[in-house]
Formats: sequence, structure tokens, C-alpha cells
Amino acid sequence: MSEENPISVAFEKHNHDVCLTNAMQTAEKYCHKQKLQLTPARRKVLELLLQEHRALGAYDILDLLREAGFNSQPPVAYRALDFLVENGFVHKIERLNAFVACALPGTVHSPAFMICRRCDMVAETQSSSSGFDLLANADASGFKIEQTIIEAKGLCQTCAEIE
Amino acid sequence: MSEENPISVAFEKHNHDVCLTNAMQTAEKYCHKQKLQLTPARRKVLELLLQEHRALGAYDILDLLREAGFNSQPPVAYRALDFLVENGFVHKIERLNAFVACALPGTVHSPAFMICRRCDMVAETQSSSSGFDLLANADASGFKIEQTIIEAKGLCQTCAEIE
DNA sequence: ACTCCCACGTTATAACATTACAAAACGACG
DNA sequence: CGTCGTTTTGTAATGTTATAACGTGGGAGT
Repeated sequence: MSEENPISVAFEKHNHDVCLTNAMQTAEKYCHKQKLQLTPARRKVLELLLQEHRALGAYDILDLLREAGFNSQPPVAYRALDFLVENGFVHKIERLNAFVACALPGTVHSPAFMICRRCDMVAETQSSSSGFDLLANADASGFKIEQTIIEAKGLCQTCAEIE
Repeated sequence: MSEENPISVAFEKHNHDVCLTNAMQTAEKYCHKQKLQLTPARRKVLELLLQEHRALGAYDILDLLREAGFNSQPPVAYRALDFLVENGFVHKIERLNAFVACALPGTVHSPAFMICRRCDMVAETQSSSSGFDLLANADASGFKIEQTIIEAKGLCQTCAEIE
């Protein structure tokens, strides 16, 4: 799976069970190595997100957790999501206030997303640190970009000097 | 002002009154041409945002509107913001759930933002449709990028065929 | 057994945003 | 000048997303 184009993972038909199993194994290995705890709630949230190539809101996840017999107060979902985001297994889609499973887990990367406004599919692709070419990726998958959000967080010169 | 680099508008010292006056005049002209109503509330919200090169939350704006004698229920702010965003005078910064005055009003453009996590300054720069080079812009202004969000909204191939 | 840390349970509330419907202002046009 | 249709505003209520705060429990190391 790792040599596939992440776009196709989302937009093309593929064996989803394999997809999920592989990702879970990657997560488990990573957590074991880093001595992180992939607790039942965290694992379940990751599984739920891996079952979709769509972004789910925290409260959607909360509902699914409840159905699965977990506790369902907001912090349950947000804590699991925080953990998964911090460790790169999940990304937050800011424009949807929603979360999506990472297509390239276990690696530090700078993702870019293509979000279909009709079916809510989310495809992840790479952006280099110096720039990116979303259009090329979009062309390759037949995605029609209508609007792109680019937001870089960091330190301005003045604040960098102070710190 | 139009030939200045938008980065410098935010990060360098400049005459803010001129900045605001110019932008308001541009907005007025544009609205007149397009037969849009730049009503008192809309005008005030734009002024408030132009007074900062920072993003303000809708409820911050609401407080400022109240101080200025306007009505202060949430829809007042959101309606004005919707109008200003639709017409390109204001951008929403998704990762902050906040709004910032456009540095290049009256033109259709695909902006990219640099957001200082320490002082909340927001600098706007351009991204071409085919890609961009945020790093070059960041270098030019001394901004240190820590994390970049790129989210393209549109239609995936399947949905494009259906529509 | 002690203690430290990490994760979880639970309540409450903060922060962000929208729906819905009524009233008023505005513009076009006969 | 009416009056009709459209746009904007007033206002109350509610929906959605996210966090604060504080207590409890369980495992690892000593």
C-alpha cells in the first residue's frame, strides 16, 4: 500500500479491510516502539475513521463510540482524537471541523487534502516543504478544485526574535 | 499600496490610517459598481477588521459592535461577515475560526496566510492556481513556518460526472 | 506498599454558528 | 405617489464544536 498514490486510496475502489488492517498494524507497531498506549477508546476511534475515507465530526465519532459501548461525553472523543492527531494517525480538516484517518501513518509529513463537497470524500496527498502542486495531483485523480485554503502557522520575525 | 508586497502590509510598520481609508474606498467603489449595499453594520465590521492585521473572532466583533452602539446578537456579526467574505473583503481563517480583512480587496484571488502563533498577526500572500511557494514568501518576511494546512474543496471525479 | 504518571469518568460551561420568523427599509415600476 | 417584491435587520431560540476543572483508577518502577 505504501507505494500507492494516496489519492487513489480515497478515490478508487480498493480492499478496505486490508487498508484498515494495515493501518492498524502500523499504528500498533508505532505505539509499541514509542511506548504509547493505544487504548481501547483510541483504537476504536482510529478504526472508525479508517472505515471511511471521509471526515467525521467529533460528535459523529461520539455517537459511534456510544453504539460500541464506550462512554460518550465529549472529552472521550476529543482526548482520543488529540492523541491520534498528535501522533500523526489522524488529521483535522479545519474547514469541516472534522477528522480523517491519515493515509500515510507513522511518518512526519505535510499533508494536503482534496475534499469533495458532494460526497464528502477526503483524499490526502503530499505537499513538500517548499511548495506543492495540488493541481497536478488533482488532475491525476480527476478532482476539480474550486477553492483552496492555505494557512501556515509559525512565528513572525518579531516574535521569533523575542522567543 | 497596491504594488506593495502584502506580507509587508502586515509585518512591517506602515501608516494604518491610509491603509484603512484606501481599503474602505475600494470597498465603497466596488459595492457601488456591483449595486451592493455597504450598510452601517457591514461597513463597521470591515473597519474593525481593517484596524488590525489580526484575525478577530465573530464574538470579538460582536463585542466591538455593541460598544459602537450596534445590535449585538450573533446574526448581526455573522451576516455582515458573510457579506464581506462573499464579496472578497474579508477572509475566514479556518484554523482560528476567525476573520481577517483582505489585503487585496476587490480582486478574485486565492490567498495563503501566515499566522503568528505568538502575536496572532495574519499576513496574506498569493497562491497561484497551479501551486505556490509559501516558503519563498515566508523567507522574504522572516516568518518561520511550523505547520501548513492545505485544503482544497471541489468535486471528485465521480461526483463531477453526476452533476 | 508508595508514589508518580497517565488515562479515564463526569459535570459543567465556553466558544462558535445557525434557524426561524417577523418587521422594516429600499428600489423598481406603473 | 402607492404598492409590490427584494433585501436587510431585529430578536429569540437553539444547534454544534470544543474545553475546563477536578476527581478516580490502574500500571510501572522503587
